Amino acid sequence: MSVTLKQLAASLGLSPTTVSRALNGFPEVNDSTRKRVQDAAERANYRPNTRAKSLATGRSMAIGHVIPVSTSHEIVNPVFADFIAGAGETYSRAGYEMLLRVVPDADEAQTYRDLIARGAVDGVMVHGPRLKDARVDLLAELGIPFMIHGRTSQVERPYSWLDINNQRSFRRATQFQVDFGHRRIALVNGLEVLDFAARRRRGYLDGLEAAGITPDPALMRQAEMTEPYGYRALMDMMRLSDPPTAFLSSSMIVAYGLRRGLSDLGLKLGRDVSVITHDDDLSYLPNDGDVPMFTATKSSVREAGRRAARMLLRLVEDPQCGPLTDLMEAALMVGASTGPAPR
Amino acid sequence: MSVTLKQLAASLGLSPTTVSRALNGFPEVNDSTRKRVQDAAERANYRPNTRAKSLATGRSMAIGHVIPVSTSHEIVNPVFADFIAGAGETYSRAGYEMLLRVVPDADEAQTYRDLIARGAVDGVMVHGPRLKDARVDLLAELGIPFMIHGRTSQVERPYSWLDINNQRSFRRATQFQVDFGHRRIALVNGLEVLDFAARRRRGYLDGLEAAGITPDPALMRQAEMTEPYGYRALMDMMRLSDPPTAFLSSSMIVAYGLRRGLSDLGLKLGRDVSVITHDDDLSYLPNDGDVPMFTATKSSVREAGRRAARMLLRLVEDPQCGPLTDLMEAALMVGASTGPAPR
DNA sequence: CACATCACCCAAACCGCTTTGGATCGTCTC
DNA sequence: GAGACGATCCAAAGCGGTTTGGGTGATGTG
Repeated sequence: MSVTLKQLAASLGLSPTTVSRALNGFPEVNDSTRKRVQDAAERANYRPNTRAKSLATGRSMAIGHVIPVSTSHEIVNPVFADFIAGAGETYSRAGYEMLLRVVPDADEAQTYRDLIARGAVDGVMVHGPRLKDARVDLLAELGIPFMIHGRTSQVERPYSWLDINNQRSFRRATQFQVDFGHRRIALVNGLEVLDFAARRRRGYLDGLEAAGITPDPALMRQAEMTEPYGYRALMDMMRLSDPPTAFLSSSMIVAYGLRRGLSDLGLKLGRDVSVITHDDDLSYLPNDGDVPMFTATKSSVREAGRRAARMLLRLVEDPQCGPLTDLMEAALMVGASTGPAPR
Repeated sequence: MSVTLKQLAASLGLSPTTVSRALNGFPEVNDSTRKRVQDAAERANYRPNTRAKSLATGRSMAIGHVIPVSTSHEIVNPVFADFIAGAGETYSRAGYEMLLRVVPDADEAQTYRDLIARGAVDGVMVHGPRLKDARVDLLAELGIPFMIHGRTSQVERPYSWLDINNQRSFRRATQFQVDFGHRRIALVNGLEVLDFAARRRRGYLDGLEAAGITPDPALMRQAEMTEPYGYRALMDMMRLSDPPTAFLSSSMIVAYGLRRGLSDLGLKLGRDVSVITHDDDLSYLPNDGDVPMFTATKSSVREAGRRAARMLLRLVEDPQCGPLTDLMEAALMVGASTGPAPR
């Protein structure tokens, strides 16, 4: 089917050695020969066989992403798609392949072992880290370069990561609400076993504390971030004897739910209730325009994917270049969903 | 780092040949020897090197997915994620690797060529087919097994595909609205260069025709399926002198936009305006419960991914098994968003 | 007891590429 | 004009598996 180096070499009356060197830019080959080889390769649409090449070089030129799916609740985090799109762009440009494995979460550790023992990848990206994530120790012991998208607070061993400053941005969002005179501020969070959600909670609590507000458990929720969850949270909390006047939401989709609840109650977003949401800048959930619908802590997860991939590739090419870290700040973008507390 | 077959063989005082056959279940090896080999392999966490194995066997045991991203509008279709999750499960279980390439859409054809010339994949999955999709001819000529998620109406050459019956389900949805007495029915569609959207439009027109209703261009829209698009479409159309009383929407996210518009206008979903949306059953956009929020043509894109992957693997294992096709019907699930036309 | 038959194991070739360690030949240096 | 040298090219040995084509010794057959 495809042309091989040997065939190409034979058709040129050259040895495979020379053809290989000609194509890989080695100096010890005559310029005119190189030209001849390149032209022939072009014409024959020759590409070195990936498997043969990586077997010979010992580098697989592939990065592994393991996506765990829990058998119970089959939720696939929507940010995966954009992060992966960003990372994928970077890999393609750098000549790396992206290898995806979708496995039941119970098999995750075994999957990393397998991937590495088979020599299928040169590095791996870790998604959705928990508060105390066992994957860091596992991968460190397996001795493969890896990057974490996010962090894992309760692990002391150093590791490479890229994260957004969740704590800071949620503290700022809280303060923003406080500055508007709000005292009853609710947090509608993601699952707090996940590190990002735990940090957001900390930021929220920091903000309250700085304002001298005692946190109220009735105003804090955590769950998987769906629209109905946002709706339910809002409806439940507004029914409290002392309902919140402001909300922090962990995702656009949850914020949609909040908005629906408000509208069902005949309340106006930004006037009766002030909402700030985190916005991952997913392309199909745009929150922009002259005045964005939602005031948001905004950070492109796609861009995060691009950056994390670049860092991982650096790590792969020079494992010594030490733990690499990047803390991205989320912008606080003012939209139409926030306003002063009613008095 | 990892153990090799040779090392394993040496440690057992056997030849690589025997170890290979023992592990691959060939008959000409003594049962006790096989046991011994299996135990040793287990203990050493031996896995055959993917690249070496596929070089020797000539099969890469990988499936390629190419995700084109247009440089202009960076939208990543949210159904990709769930489809890929479904397909990925199937691949993992079958011992196949999933290889993802995210490339600028201009490079797409070249990417397929590259993937195949390098022998990187045994088959490819094609996403987001257009009305007349050049990829079918390309892949057929390259001689690699492939499956299309969707169809491409204006291509006559036979090919393998899995699709949902978009035309039928949108005709049914239209009739459902008609049966409720609606005559002004709007279509808020995805981009109609994409085959699925074109078919939905046809189904919609079929439904209108069957009811003797003349289609009104003012009630048909197409665009990328975002929430603001749904909102805009609703607001614009309700401002018409003869506004629609019913809507068909191509995605849950668009339907969210419709709902928001209605609520801004003080209209009630299901009473003042009747909405049916397509629902891909994405895990983070649940539309279920005792009475789902939206009446919907429902079909799990995750399940579609699983099935399409199974079909593709069959095709890879036996390329002669002819074009495989699967037309899934979408269920019409009644929810709270539909009701009789106001009189 | 000679010979065919198994059961079991191994040496070596091969998959397609890279890379090491020469070989060859023209040119330079003194 | 001989030895050194640089410019080019090549044969062959891997990389880590699979697979072909034997070998060897024990068993069965007449």
